Amino acid sequence: MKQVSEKVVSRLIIYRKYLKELLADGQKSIFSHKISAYTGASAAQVRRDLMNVGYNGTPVKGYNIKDLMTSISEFLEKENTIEVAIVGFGNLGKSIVDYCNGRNSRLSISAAFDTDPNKINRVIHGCHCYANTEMETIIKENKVEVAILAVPREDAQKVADKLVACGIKGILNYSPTRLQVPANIYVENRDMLMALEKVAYFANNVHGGKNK
Amino acid sequence: MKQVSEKVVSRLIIYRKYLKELLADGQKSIFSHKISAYTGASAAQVRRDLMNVGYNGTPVKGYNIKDLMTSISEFLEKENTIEVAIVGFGNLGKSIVDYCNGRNSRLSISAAFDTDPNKINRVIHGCHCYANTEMETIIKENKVEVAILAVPREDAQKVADKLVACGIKGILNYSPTRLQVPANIYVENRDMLMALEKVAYFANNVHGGKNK
DNA sequence: TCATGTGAAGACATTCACAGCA
DNA sequence: TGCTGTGAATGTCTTCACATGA
Repeated sequence: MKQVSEKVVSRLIIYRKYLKELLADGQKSIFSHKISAYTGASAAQVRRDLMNVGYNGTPVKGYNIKDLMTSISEFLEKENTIEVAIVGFGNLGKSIVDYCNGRNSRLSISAAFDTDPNKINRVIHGCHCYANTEMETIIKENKVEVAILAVPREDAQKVADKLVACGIKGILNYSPTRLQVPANIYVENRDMLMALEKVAYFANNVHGGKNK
Repeated sequence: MKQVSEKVVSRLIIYRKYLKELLADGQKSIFSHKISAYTGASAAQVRRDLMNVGYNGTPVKGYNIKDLMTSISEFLEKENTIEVAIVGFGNLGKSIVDYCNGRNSRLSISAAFDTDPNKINRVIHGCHCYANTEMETIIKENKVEVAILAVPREDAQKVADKLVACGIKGILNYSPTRLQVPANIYVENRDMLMALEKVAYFANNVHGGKNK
């Protein structure tokens, strides 16, 4: 499959979400400049990005929403469901599962891990919570490929090492630590304080309404 | 002040965090290639980014950690404390406040807003929760410049409109909606499902250990 | 006519490579 | 000696602009 940059993938995800809303709204087709207005990417950018997924629109009707959505989804997630686990089932962990589960039919957060005995073996938001000690068994049995890290800073690196050892290939890291992992593991960092610092900077140094 | 891109700002924030750890660790000085190894940016990139903040190192010692940290902070946050408010004080909102408050002396999340009577007028994690109806008063009185949005999708746009009307200049948006705001308002979107979708893609389409 | 798909140009970001310095 | 600071080169991303097609 064609090699695509992070930026393109991020935008495709945004487009898909918009298309989903349009579809729910009963619309049939859409033009690139409409997608542009909503997502902040330029119309030319939208068309270029869509070249990657190999779906063609027509000048008169633009893009068929349903077909385009299907094409983007096939491009992004292939055929099978991707299994996700979350480590750290506190306030943050729970809100992540609560929001994400059920919203993408090809992604399923089916296991949580925590050390708190009050959470272990309970099912919260459709997600079974296991003890951290069961991590290796559960991850391998369920072929979990992606993990979300929502543990305190001091535990993050240790847990990440363990996840990598279990064969995980991608980590969405909400812990405030930069993880040191092998180069073939994909890490997306979502430190909340850093995000806030960035917004604070641009709130005070206006930047001219850009997309990102 | 010099105009700087989002990427540079994001990296400066990462460097600063690393410097903070080094300082806590008792270190005095650091070389660009060390910062590089930790943060994932190349050494040349680190040096280029630091040109923006106007701090100079020396060939033999590298950068003085404390002075460099100060310079970066002055560059990022100017002199005064920036006031932040959070709207939506559920699981997610609480965990954001819990993690962020007290970790950057120039950023303070001092007000929360919610509609739940059980939360209103309580102080949680050092943050006073007000009714949504008090938003305008509180924001103007406290000169709040930045808001964090952690409300359900259906309320997000309405709340954002209100925040903009109150004079907010930047929004950190955890709600799963793309906000439509005037061009001079800076928005950073942190949709959690989209983040997960991105990780899932690159977990299956290896990308060669890149920074971002 | 009006939007798509896309070569080519342009803008932006990163890396190279080396002079200069302590 | 070995690092910084930085022009110049390279590489990547975005926009332009237009031929094409319904």
